[in-house]
Amino acid sequence: MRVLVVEDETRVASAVKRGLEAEGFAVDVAMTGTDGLWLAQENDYDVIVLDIMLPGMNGYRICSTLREGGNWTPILMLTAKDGEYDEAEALDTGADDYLTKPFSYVVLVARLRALLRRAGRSETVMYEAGDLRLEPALHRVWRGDTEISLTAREFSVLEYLLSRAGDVVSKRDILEHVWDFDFEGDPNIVEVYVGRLRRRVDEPFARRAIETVRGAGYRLRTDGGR
Amino acid sequence: MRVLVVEDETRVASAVKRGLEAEGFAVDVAMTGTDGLWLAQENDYDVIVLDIMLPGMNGYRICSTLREGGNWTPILMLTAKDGEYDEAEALDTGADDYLTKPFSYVVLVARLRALLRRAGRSETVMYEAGDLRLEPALHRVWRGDTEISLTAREFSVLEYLLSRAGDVVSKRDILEHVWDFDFEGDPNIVEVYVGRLRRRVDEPFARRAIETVRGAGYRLRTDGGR
DNA sequence: TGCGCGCGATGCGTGTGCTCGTAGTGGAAG
DNA sequence: CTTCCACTACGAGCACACGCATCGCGCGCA
Repeated sequence: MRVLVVEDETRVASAVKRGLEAEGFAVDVAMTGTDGLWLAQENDYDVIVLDIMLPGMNGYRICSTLREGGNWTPILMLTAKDGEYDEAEALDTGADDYLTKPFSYVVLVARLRALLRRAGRSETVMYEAGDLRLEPALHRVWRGDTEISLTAREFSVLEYLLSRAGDVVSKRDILEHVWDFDFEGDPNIVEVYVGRLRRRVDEPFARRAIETVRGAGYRLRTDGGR
Repeated sequence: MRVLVVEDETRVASAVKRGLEAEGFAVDVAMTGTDGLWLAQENDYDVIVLDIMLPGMNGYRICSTLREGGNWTPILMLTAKDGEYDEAEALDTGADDYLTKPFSYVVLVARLRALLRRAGRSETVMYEAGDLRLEPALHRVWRGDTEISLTAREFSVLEYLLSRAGDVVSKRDILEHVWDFDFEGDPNIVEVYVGRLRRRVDEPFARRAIETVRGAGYRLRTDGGR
């Protein structure tokens, strides 16, 4: 699955690239509008993530240029909500979906999946670790046969941990992927949410799927904590 | 089922394309009148959606050209209600039905289904989830054996939820599919209508088919809420 | 045929419960 | 003993649900 990311903010671009690659996407990044257009025309991507504010050539022009050339690759446009540019205009120029900044990585992935699904290019995804099961599209989680209800944020954290099951995931990673890219609050919030998750998915079932790796982060056991 | 959409407003075109593809139609889009006529003549579509105001060649001329050439593919014409062009003229030139802009996606689909049904090219579609049943063509809804009467808007929302039964559907999705493409009111209206639907299809039967997924959207249970 | 009245559909404003994030303290590991 | 993590309590903000005003349409009557 090939993805082109056209984004000049290095921080966002690299976080997205790392994350998508970890999920098995092949990611190209363009830091300028002209580069982005060039890459999009020269290669056959499955989906394009396109920032609007770009040096060289803005996202609208890239988008409409591609469409005029008969290129109908699904495009997800990133819009700032400062009013200067808006979503309607994004769709007008031929984008398939939009996302307002700031956004978090997991939301981006969810939207990409939806786009790919609509384009008929992807199969339904499901995460599994032992008897712990999570379906992103359905927004549902099970331990064995019993369903667990989680809040949106709890769900996102668990989804990310599951997407990297077996790995040690640093708190910084979690923060960068689950929270908005411009979140600047207390990193302690990650610990709070891991705690809440344990209380919901581990304790009632006498398991310990989420392990603490002191000084490094957390690891979700691939056997679900048996 | 093949559909040709001739429409120059990218926003409308891509929204229609996405939606129809999600329902299993094969959709071609033409952005100019000349392209549209060309595609319509070269391919055998099951139905054609045709905007009137088009760059290159307007919808009337495309329509009458096709009819003169012996092409009787059902045509649904899109008219703006500014009075410059009108519906009578659309039908005169050989269109089978018309729709005034702005329109919402579900209305478009309903009309297309009606056209296909009249042309004898489509099987009756029916949505089912547990004992909840909806027939788009008849515009009727049942819970078990008792019929439920809904307003147009309520029906549209339920139809869309049923078309994606089991999935979490975001409020934004519902808004974009059920309301006019240019609706810019309070998104809160979605919550209002979900509430009304519950009062009509859930509460009287002590069911809960429509679940709230806080922070994500709504989900229609595939078992109808048993 | 034209005007007026009533009802139903639609969408907006407002209240409330829940979620989220912060701060602070207690505890365990190294 | 120090550092890092777990847990709790609480306040602010938001997502959601509910009642109400408005708009438009259809029916009835003149």
